[in-house]
Amino acid sequence: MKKDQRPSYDHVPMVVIKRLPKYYRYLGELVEKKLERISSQKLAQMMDISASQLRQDLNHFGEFGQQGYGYRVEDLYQEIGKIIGLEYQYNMVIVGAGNLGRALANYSNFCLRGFCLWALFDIDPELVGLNVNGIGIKDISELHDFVADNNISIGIITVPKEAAQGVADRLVAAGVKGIWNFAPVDIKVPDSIILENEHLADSLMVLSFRLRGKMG
Amino acid sequence: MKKDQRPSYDHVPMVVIKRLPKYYRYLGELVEKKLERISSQKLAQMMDISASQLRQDLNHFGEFGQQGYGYRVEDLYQEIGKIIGLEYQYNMVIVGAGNLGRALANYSNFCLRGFCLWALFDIDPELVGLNVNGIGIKDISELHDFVADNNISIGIITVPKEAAQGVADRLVAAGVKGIWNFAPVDIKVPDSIILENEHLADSLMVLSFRLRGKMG
DNA sequence: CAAATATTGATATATATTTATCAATGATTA
DNA sequence: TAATCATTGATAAATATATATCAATATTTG
Repeated sequence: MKKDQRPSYDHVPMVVIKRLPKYYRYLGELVEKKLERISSQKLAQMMDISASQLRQDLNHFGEFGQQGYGYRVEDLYQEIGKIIGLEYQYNMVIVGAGNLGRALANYSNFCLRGFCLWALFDIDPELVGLNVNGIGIKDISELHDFVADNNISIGIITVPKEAAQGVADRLVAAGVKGIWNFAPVDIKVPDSIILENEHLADSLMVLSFRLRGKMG
Repeated sequence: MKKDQRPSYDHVPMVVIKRLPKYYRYLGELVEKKLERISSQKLAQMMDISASQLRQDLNHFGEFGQQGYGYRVEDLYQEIGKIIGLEYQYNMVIVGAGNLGRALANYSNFCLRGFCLWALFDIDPELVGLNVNGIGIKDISELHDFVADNNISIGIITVPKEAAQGVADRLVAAGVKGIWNFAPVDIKVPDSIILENEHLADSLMVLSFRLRGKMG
């Protein structure tokens, strides 16, 4: 008998994937409001997208609605959570215990959602040994063993851009499966490693572009 | 005689706009390396996109290249900077002096690039009066007058999601032109206000989705 | 300085994404 | 329970985006 296997959802376009968290967010609010069901029409209106897009997006992953009735809010919320992969626990480390690294470490909500931070790393001896939100800052030399020994699957990079590629290489060598990069540079990783960039300065530039016409 | 007017670049698709910072970043590196010229072919290869896309993107804004020669690196860098709007000074405030707000305040590089932070605001009396990176934390009650009196064009929201919409309303009422929102919620603003969202949790979920197949 | 080469910007083609439509069908109503 | 209504999921059409091609032309070479 074939082992129960998770669907792979290959061929689902990335634009669709990027909308999943938004669906999850809105459904979460509806769950809190104890709403039992909702139509694609109404949900789409709330989210300021088209009902067609909403239904088509969901249909990439299965048939979750009932004709003439709509979607059961709680069920759909759970299903999307599973699709996103939120039933897993992801163990994480942050490399770079500067302001941003420490800010992320303090954002303890992540851990509640299955994204669990176990350590920060830094090269600065002044920082090593300190504690952020109950999480220790270790010397970068300990990175490899810590990642390997503690089943760390995500490495978060919050170092200056000059150091980012080196850190990425070390994280990959140590065995992380994914990298969340906040350094303002495009790092290179093997195809098998999942890379998500958070280029804050880029967003600010997009804001700048869009503001141009409105400036004094 | 018609006043020299900045082009509006309406009808340029948002996907193209979002790539501009990346072009700017790579060209900046080439400028530092004192490279004089580059072809779309080579630059595209460096950036891991197609040469066709690069040329087509640039042609939305003008003709910057020379046939048989390529693009002058320094010129193109400057031009893209202007297109993005980096010759303006944007005055900014942060509302929410928690970890993330303070981390952003500490990231003083922004100010060098024309994005100048003038104050943080918070509701917590414990924080009001403190100083972050030389920038004072003020009481939220002072927000309106400060924004209005100091030609603040960008408001950065780093408060919990429950407070985000209220803060956005106050920023808009006080006269900001754009909002950079880090709260994990979709806030509503008038059409005339430019809104950029930085939904960090959403990115982490996309990472989660893409990691699914690779987990234990 | 003429010929060969490189490279753009424009256009055409292909692909991807979004939106509109509607038959099928379960829910609701009388 | 039969008739009506609401809403999905699928398909088709429209739109947007990316890629390939190539004539035009500036640069480089011999």
